[in-house]
Amino acid sequence: MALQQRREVLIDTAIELFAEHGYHATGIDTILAKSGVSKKTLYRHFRSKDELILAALKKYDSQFRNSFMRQIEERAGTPRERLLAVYDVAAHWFEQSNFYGCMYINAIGEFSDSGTAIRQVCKDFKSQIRNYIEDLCRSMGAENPVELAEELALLMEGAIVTAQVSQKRGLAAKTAKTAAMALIGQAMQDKASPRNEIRP
Amino acid sequence: MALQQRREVLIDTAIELFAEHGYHATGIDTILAKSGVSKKTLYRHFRSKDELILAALKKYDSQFRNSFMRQIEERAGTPRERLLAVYDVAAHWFEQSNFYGCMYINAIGEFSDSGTAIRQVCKDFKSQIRNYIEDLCRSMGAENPVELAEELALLMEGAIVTAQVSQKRGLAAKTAKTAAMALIGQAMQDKASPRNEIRP
DNA sequence: CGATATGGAGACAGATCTGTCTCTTTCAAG
DNA sequence: CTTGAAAGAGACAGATCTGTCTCCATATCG
Repeated sequence: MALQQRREVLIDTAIELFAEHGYHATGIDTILAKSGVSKKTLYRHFRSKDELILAALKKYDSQFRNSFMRQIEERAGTPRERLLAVYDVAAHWFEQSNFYGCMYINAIGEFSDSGTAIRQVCKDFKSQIRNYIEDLCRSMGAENPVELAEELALLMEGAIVTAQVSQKRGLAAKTAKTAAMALIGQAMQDKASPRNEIRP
Repeated sequence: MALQQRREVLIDTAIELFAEHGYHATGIDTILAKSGVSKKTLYRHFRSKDELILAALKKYDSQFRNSFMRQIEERAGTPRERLLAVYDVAAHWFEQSNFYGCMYINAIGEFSDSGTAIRQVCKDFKSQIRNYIEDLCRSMGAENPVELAEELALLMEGAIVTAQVSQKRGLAAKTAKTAAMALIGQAMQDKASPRNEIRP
């Protein structure tokens, strides 16, 4: 196995274990046993456990966003449809057997020192998701895309947390979607007729 | 100091430390040092650390709910006003210097084994909050109080998480309130005139 | 085949954590 | 004042965790 491959195996295993059991509760040895990589190799790639956590969060960041956005774009074409598809994709996510809530929300709960690199990655992740939603709101032509995006993102976060704590995971996503439809409908009320376009 | 007093001091200190640093990251010794209680006394009252965690979550449950509901009822009278006051009280909560997100959301992130007593307490807490909102929705005369409550609770959870991860804590509560106003407005549209009452 | 580097297995050190136990102090009741 | 229970202080055991280091197998390249 090549050098870079082991690194990826380590990170992937770390992602799984951190997601399921948390960051402090997951020991280095557990990650090593599951990944089949030796301790020596781990410390060749990462200076410390915190750096492994950071690497795991960073890899999962792009991994998750790519997958999430691709699924949305496969399901729906127009911005408005895509904004609603967000919650369908979320529903699918919640049903996964290895769904343990959002890695970043969980990380924030364990690392309270603000200014830490770990917290920064979490902030960036949430920011990127919100930006994606904001772009969709803008493309849709919402009156106030920033505020609408903030509201829709709030619903998303709420759905994740609620799906995680309760067993009725489908309901959380469905409720979020219903609420989102109402909010989108209201934000687009003024633009009901597509004729009101801005003239040059 | 009386026997029961020490128990409360222990639990209160545990609540503070668990909230700030998390459950696995907070050691028994840290709690003892901060509370000034000896290890012997701790283990006289609690069989294990997990039982202390449980006791902390249970005490905080009633403590938080009492304070939260009292603040809402001080601020507003009618059910509709109270539903909106929820987010004002939340905004105030988020501004506290010792705000580290929701203890229960954070606990769920660290204890993934479903069926655990700890998870059950978290579920119960969220359920009680949702029920309170649902009662307000029903008193207000919402068309579908269960669904509206679910939506408003989702906004609340989203606001908590967003306030925790981002620095703009005030914004999260404000956004949730704006969205809540829209959703409540929509749920009450049919009942705009109070004459449409059901006849016997 | 032989030399070299890579990495697995795991011993080890040092820190930390939970939970028990002993010794001593304090404090309150009679 | 005496006596006994409660509780502080902390040593201790045993487990576990991070991070380092040694030893050995293996694989790759000339």
